[in-house]
Amino acid sequence: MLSSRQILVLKAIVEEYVKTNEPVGSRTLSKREELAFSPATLRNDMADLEDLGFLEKTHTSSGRVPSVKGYHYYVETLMNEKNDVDYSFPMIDEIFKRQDLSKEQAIHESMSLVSQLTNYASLVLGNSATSQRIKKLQFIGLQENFALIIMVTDAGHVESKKIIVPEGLRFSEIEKVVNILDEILHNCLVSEIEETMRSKINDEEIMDFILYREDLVNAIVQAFQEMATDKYHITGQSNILRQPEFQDIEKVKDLFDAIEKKEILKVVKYDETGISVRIGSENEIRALQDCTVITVPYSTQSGEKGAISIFGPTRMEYSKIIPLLEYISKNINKIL
Amino acid sequence: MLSSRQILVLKAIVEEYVKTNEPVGSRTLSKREELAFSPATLRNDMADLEDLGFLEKTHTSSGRVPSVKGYHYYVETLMNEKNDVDYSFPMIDEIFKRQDLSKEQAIHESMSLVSQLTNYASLVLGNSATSQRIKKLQFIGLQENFALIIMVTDAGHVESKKIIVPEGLRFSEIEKVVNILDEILHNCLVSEIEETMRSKINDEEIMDFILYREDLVNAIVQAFQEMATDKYHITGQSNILRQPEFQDIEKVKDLFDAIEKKEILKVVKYDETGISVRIGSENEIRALQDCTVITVPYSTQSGEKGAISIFGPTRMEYSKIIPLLEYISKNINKIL
DNA sequence: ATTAGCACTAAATACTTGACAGTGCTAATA
DNA sequence: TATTAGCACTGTCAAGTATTTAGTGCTAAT
Repeated sequence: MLSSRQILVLKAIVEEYVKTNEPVGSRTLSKREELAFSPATLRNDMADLEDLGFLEKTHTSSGRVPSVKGYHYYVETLMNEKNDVDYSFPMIDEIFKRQDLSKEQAIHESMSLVSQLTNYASLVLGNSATSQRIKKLQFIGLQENFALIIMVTDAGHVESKKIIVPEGLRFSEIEKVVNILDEILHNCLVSEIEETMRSKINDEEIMDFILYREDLVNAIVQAFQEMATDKYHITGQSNILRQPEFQDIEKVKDLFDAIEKKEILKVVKYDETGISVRIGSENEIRALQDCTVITVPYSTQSGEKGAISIFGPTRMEYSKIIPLLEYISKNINKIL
Repeated sequence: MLSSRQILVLKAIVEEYVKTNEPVGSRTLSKREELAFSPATLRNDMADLEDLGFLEKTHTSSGRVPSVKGYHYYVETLMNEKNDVDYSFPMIDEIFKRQDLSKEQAIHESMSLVSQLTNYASLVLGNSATSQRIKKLQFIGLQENFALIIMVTDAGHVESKKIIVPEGLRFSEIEKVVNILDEILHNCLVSEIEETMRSKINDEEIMDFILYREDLVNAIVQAFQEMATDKYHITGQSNILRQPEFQDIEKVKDLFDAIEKKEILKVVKYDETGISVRIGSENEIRALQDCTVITVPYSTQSGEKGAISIFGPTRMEYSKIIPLLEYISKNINKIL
């Protein structure tokens, strides 16, 4: 459907535009080796590509800029992953080799590196405990009326909940409840806590007590829920201000607002099939209408699942960032 | 030293400038009730105030703007705390009354509210465990070679450290070390852990073991250190972009960089004597040269100490924000 | 002590102009 | 038939020039 020269033109325009952030004109193109035709010829191809929806103009007499469709075509079929990112792989290896970093820290560090190298913002989503199992539930009395419940999963995730012990209730009583819960919930999937509690509690006496102390049990359940919510971390927020497309305070404000209000999490939903590239208007939230979000899922040997994402302008160095993310994801899958 | 009219002039200029963000001219001033003099008269006072360092000009023929000295004089002796913030006190009360919020969450929520009301960024510093005492140290074995050490303080702060158990070492051995440490460190101030360890470990056998397993002990000590580092939280970062003085991307980038790199913590050092107002060049870091940072310390009944801060342009609504912060701090001191 | 009046100033705004980098189209060419 | 040269046309940008505006300081009058 596209002539081989048209393909070359599209590829060249994406690459040129990504590099310079200037609409690409026919004269510029004809200077490239692989496009040694006259500007007039290339203009014809460009007009065709525009008709087909791969290119856009910023105004009547400007050069061309890739459209969303154009970028997608580039990412999916034209792009040859540049080997000029190879040099950064050892830096990533280095991070994953460090013994003083926890897994989370290592992922975080490597994404921070990517953010520095590319000036895009990065997000690490993960550490969700839903697929982990309860290992231990423990009660610790502190002062007078003040105690702590600690929960530990098999993957080493720790969550704690401070509670104020209601008047007229002794520590030992609460401890008893916690111990019972500990027994009932041992090895239970975090995501299945509520069901398990409902089905396993047959003993009437306990049931009575738990119902009686509903507030207490609720506090514990709340802590479980916190455990199950996705933890995430953003790096390089300020790097993105280096991008020429983020010189407009309004845009920046919208983006940072979305980050602060956690709206940003809506667009990093991922399935496990692999990399997802969402360009411009494909992103649900308004603040990201001019952004591309690339998300790559990962899973660790211990069974934790998560994703790493990059946020940048649609004019993104796809051929650089995609291999980088995939390399990191692969590295995560390997550790521990 | 200042005539009573000069004082009125200074006060009016600060208030007018804070409101409009425009240099204030003599004509504008003379429209105010309390300054029913001719512009020429006021010009003389303004010139005097400039000579004394309370005012500045942006260019030869512009109106006047308060200097750092001028703002300070205003904050310390001129300002009458407006009662137009009273209306927001009940909103704060409301937050502190909510049962579903932990203390940290309540502080956070209330500062978030302040940030929304004022469009400045806010920071909550606190929860530092240095002044807390070790309540419990516990070892939990997870899988094969993978274990967890949990530390709890008397104030209910929990810190955990995952460790990989070195080849050839049994869980029980590590557990023994942790139990010994638990005994030694019980009730020990977090800030004094290292000394205590040094002085209390006389038993040669234990000492040998600890030296032998230096890496393990180091891991634990590292976790203690993490415990002692100040925890902080920033809200309303993006609100600050509404301020006209933050329309310059370079400035924004510098500020957000400082936040991301945690440099910002340098300027919220506080003593316990009370409110601190640092204006413009008084702030150590470059990114805050045009900002005012107001910090108010707090302490809770359970003995935790921290501070709440507000970041905004030097042109800040001092008379609004200061009572707000003091009110919140007072509220924190009351709870639990 | 206060004020009116006036010459002066820097900044902001609007307008004009010319250069520039591109386009699409038509006619000539290999 | 595919390519190219040539040309009229278009939107953007930067520089230069007036014009307006909101303020000042100073002097002389009240």
